[in-house]
Amino acid sequence: MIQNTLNVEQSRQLFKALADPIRLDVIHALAQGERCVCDLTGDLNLSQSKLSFHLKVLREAGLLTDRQSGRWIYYRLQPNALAALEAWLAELRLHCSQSAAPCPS
Amino acid sequence: MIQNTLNVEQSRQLFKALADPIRLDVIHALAQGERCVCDLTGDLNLSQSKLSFHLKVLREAGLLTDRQSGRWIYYRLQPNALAALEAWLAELRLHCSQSAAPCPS
DNA sequence: TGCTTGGATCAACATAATTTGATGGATGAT
DNA sequence: ATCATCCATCAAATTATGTTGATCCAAGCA
Repeated sequence: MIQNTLNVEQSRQLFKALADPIRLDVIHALAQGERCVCDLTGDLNLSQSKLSFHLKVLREAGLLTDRQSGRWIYYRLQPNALAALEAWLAELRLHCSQSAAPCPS
Repeated sequence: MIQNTLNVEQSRQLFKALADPIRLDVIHALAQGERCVCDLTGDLNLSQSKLSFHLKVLREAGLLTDRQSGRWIYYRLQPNALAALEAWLAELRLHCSQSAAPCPS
């Protein structure tokens, strides 16, 4: 997530990534700051492969970044991705309250 | 969407509703203002039942409201829902940059 | 080198979401 | 009262996602 404006496919991937209860748990955990995978499995009580699957979805959407240090891998939220989604949503509000013309037009 | 703060399930439903390309097309169309269903089918080139299904998902998530006038039903975006999601995302950014303690803790 | 541990990945299975075509209810015109 | 139009809903078929347990790889320790 270099730039700050999303194309349709990017925003769809972000929304899809956020549309799962386990992934929202992960997001909430990471909202407190960076965490190691081994800690997340414990905190969220998830099997290793299950957590790994969901981390991958979030990472590939651009919501998380990871860094390796020794044997451990640390994940953190990518604030840019969140800000980009916020901006995307904000744009929708600008003109949406316009009423439609009566229909047999 | 009366209040402006979302619980986990509400935000998940909103994200799920936004995680589909057809529904994003609908959202984009409605970002210009209110529209009748009969116009949307034409604009988006969708079958009637398909559009109806997706409108229902968006409506039940709280993203759209509808009003009836004669035989026609008009849909519009619900700016409150968008604003609530923006707020939800903004909160996540506050503390997420905290680094983790090295792991063999 | 051999062993252990953290984590990714794979294939098989289970579950959930979407598409399609048909049907039905409500509104208004003839 | 009959008919046509707008739209919602339903059941069946298809497609997409998530889960599970096994396996693999890389990093460090003995």
